[in-house]
Amino acid sequence: MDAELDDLPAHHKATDAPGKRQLMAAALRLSSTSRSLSSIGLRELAREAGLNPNTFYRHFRDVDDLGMALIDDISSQLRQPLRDLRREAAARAACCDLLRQPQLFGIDLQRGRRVTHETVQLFFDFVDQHPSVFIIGVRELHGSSPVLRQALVKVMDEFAEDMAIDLLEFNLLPDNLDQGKVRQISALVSHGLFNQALDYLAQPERKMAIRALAEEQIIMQFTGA
Amino acid sequence: MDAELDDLPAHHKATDAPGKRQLMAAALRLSSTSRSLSSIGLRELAREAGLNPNTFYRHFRDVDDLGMALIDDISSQLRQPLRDLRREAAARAACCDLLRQPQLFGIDLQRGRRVTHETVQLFFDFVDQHPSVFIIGVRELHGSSPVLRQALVKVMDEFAEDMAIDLLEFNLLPDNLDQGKVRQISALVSHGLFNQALDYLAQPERKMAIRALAEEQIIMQFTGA
DNA sequence: TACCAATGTAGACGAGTGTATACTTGCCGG
DNA sequence: CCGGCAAGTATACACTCGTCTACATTGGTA
Repeated sequence: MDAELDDLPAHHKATDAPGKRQLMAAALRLSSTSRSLSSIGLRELAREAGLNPNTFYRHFRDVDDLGMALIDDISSQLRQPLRDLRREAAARAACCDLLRQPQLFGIDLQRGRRVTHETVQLFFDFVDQHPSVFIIGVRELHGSSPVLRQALVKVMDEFAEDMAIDLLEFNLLPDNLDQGKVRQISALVSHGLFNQALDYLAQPERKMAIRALAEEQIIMQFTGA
Repeated sequence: MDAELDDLPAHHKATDAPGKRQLMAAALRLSSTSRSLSSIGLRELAREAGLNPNTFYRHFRDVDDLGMALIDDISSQLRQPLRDLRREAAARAACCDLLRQPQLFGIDLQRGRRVTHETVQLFFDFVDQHPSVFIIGVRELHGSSPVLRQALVKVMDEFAEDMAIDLLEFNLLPDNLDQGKVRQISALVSHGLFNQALDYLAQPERKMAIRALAEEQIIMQFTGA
C-alpha cells in the first residue's frame, strides 16, 4: 500500500476509513462529556457519528477494540510532540547559562527550575489543545476495562521513560542517583501531571493556580520538603 | 429513635433497612469485579441483591444517590480507623527514641522512616481487608459522575488533612515548613497511596514489592531525590 | 467488461432497561 | 382493634441494546 497522502489535518491514520475515524471521534466526544468508554453502546456511538449501528462491526470487534485504537491514536498524538517540546525547553534553558552556574548541591538548581517551568507550561498548553484526549485517558487509566488500563499504563510508562532519558541526558540530576531512582521519580511526576490535567480541565477558573501548583509539586518531588 | 442495637457486624448504619444494605452491598460486589458504578443498572443491582427492581426506588433516587450513600459509608469506614492506626504507630515509634536522636537535618529522620514504615504496613493491611471499597473509591474518584467525584475528593482531602495534622502534632517535619506545604505534601502522599492500592489489589503476586515501593516513594516525597 | 473485496445501509429478533401504577405484608401508636 | 405507614412485590409499557442476515454502493483489478 503506497501511502502517499499522509498530509491530512486530522489526528487519525490516513489508512483509516472515514467511518472508522468518525466513530473514534464520536467516542472521544461522548466519553469526554459524560460517561466512561465501556458504558457507551454501539448504537449510541453510531448515532453520535451519524452512521448506521452496523458500521461499527466493519471496523471494531467490540468497545475495547475501539478503545485500543483510540489509545494508539492518543499515544502517537502525545508522545513525540511532548518530548520534542521538553527537549526544546531544556535546550533553550541550557544555552543561557553555560557561564554562570550557582551549583548549589552539585547540580544546577536554577536551570532545573527553569526547565520544569517551561515543561509545565508547554504541557498544559497541550492539555488545552487536546482536552478530551486527556479526560478519556485519565478516566480509563483508572477504569474498569483491564485491557485499556494496561494499555494506558504502558503509554504512561513510555512517557515517564522518555522523561527519565532526557533527565539523564541533560544532566539535570546529581550523579549519585541510579537509573532506577530516576525512572521512579519520572513516573511519579508524570502521574501527578496527568492527574492534575483532569482538575485543570474541570475547573477552568483555577487554570493558572493549577499550573503554578503543578510546577511547585514537581520541584518538591525532586528536592524534597 | 433510641439506637440501642448498634452492635451489628456489618459496615452499615443500624437505621438502614435490610433492603438498602443489601443493595449497597450488591453495588460494592458488582462494581469491584467489573464495571463502574454508573454503568450498573437498577435491575442488575436488584437481581444481585435478590430483590425486586422497584425496591431500589424506596431508598434511592438514582444511581448517584446510592453512590453518595456508599461514599458516606466508605468514609466512616476509613477515616477514623486509619487515623487511629497512624497515631498508634507514631506513638509507638515515639516512645522508643526519647533518648537517642541522630537529628540529621534538624529533624529525626530515623523516626520518620519508622513511622512511615508502620503506617504503610497498616494501610495495606487495611486495603487487604476492604478491597472492594478501595477499588470502587479510586475508580469513581476519576470516574464520570461529577457528584461522586467531588464527594470522593472531599473524602481524600479529609484524609490528607488528618495526616497533615498528625505530622505537625508529632513534629515529624522541620519547623521551617508552613502549614500549607505540609497539607500539600500530605495530599500528594495520600493520592499516591490510594492509587497504589489499586495496583496492589490488581497484582497480588507483587504485594510485598508494592508495599516496599510505596514506602520508598513516601520517603522520597519528604526528603527529595 | 466482470469480478471482488471493502464499506456502509436496512430491517428484524430477543433480551434487557428505567419507570409508573397498583397490590401485599408487617409493624407500631392510638 | 384498627388505621396508617414503610418495605417489598407484581405487572406492564415503551424504549434501547447487541447482534444477525441480507442488500446496496463503491473503487480497483484481472
